[in-house]
Amino acid sequence: MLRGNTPATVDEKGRLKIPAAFLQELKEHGDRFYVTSEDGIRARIYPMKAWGEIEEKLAKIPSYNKAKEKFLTRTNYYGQAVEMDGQGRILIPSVLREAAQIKGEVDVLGQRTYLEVWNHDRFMDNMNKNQMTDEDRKALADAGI
Amino acid sequence: MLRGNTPATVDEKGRLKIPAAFLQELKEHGDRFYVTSEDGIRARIYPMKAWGEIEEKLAKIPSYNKAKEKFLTRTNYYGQAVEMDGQGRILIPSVLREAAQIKGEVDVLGQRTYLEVWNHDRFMDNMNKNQMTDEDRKALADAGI
DNA sequence: AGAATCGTGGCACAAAGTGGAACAGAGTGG
DNA sequence: CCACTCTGTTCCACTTTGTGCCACGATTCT
Repeated sequence: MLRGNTPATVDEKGRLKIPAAFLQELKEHGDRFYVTSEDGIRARIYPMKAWGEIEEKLAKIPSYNKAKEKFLTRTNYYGQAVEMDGQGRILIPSVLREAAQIKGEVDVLGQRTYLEVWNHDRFMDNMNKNQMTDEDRKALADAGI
Repeated sequence: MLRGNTPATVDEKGRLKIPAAFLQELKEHGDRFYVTSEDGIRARIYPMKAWGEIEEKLAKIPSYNKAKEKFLTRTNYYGQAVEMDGQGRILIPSVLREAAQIKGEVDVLGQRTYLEVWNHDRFMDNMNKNQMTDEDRKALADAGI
């Protein structure tokens, strides 16, 4: 289970070093990944196997389904299969690098089965724009958290 | 059951020695922890098992729920899985160390199933700003306290 | 007072992260 | 078809951060 955050930097060549905290668990599923995004705002790094499961689920949805079509259009546009290099780095495809501003300071977040990569400033903006309200706190408390 | 407060210090490397008062009970749940925060003001140290229970509760809430999303964004951002070392110390992740000012003098409070860590000065400020009101006293009295 | 426990700090080693340089390959234009 | 450029890749070296270990000092209990 991937969780938590590790700040990292992406160099000029667009390479991202997979933080050690995630590395071991990721490598259990091989060193091939599918790097993509459904919105171009942040990047997602799926172990090939995890992406395969998504594809299977998609296969069960009728192909004329609009949501499916849009999802596939986007993930296809931003996506690329990549391999980790000997030093545990991954090259973020340039289309996605550009769209999601994956350069310089980034945050790498564990999301159960895949990693999410954000431009650090963009992530902070996003978080600050969505402040927790008392209402939110109440909702969580009601759920026993 | 964890309760009470123990002042402690965090060394330059960001390591917090778990006060002996809490150590024994914590170790019953293993030596893996999830250190995070939902606001970046204070840190929380959950035994991995206790955090797992929170994740289970979250799993029952629909994923489009705003409160859940905000909670997860924050706990993920500040969070990191850590292990206790042989001397009973825990490394506070640098993101959180920075945000919650976990360095130098801190207070470690037992909160039933997890520990809460505050920068000492911040804790005092916070307490002074939140004086007990008659209303509070009444609410407690109504609960039979 | 002596022994034991706990907390604190320092030091040295190990691991992780970062950046640069050189090389390879694909694509582009003459 | 060849040369040039650009992008990605491999490799190496340096810096930073984290970890393990040990010792000292304080406190408490006997």
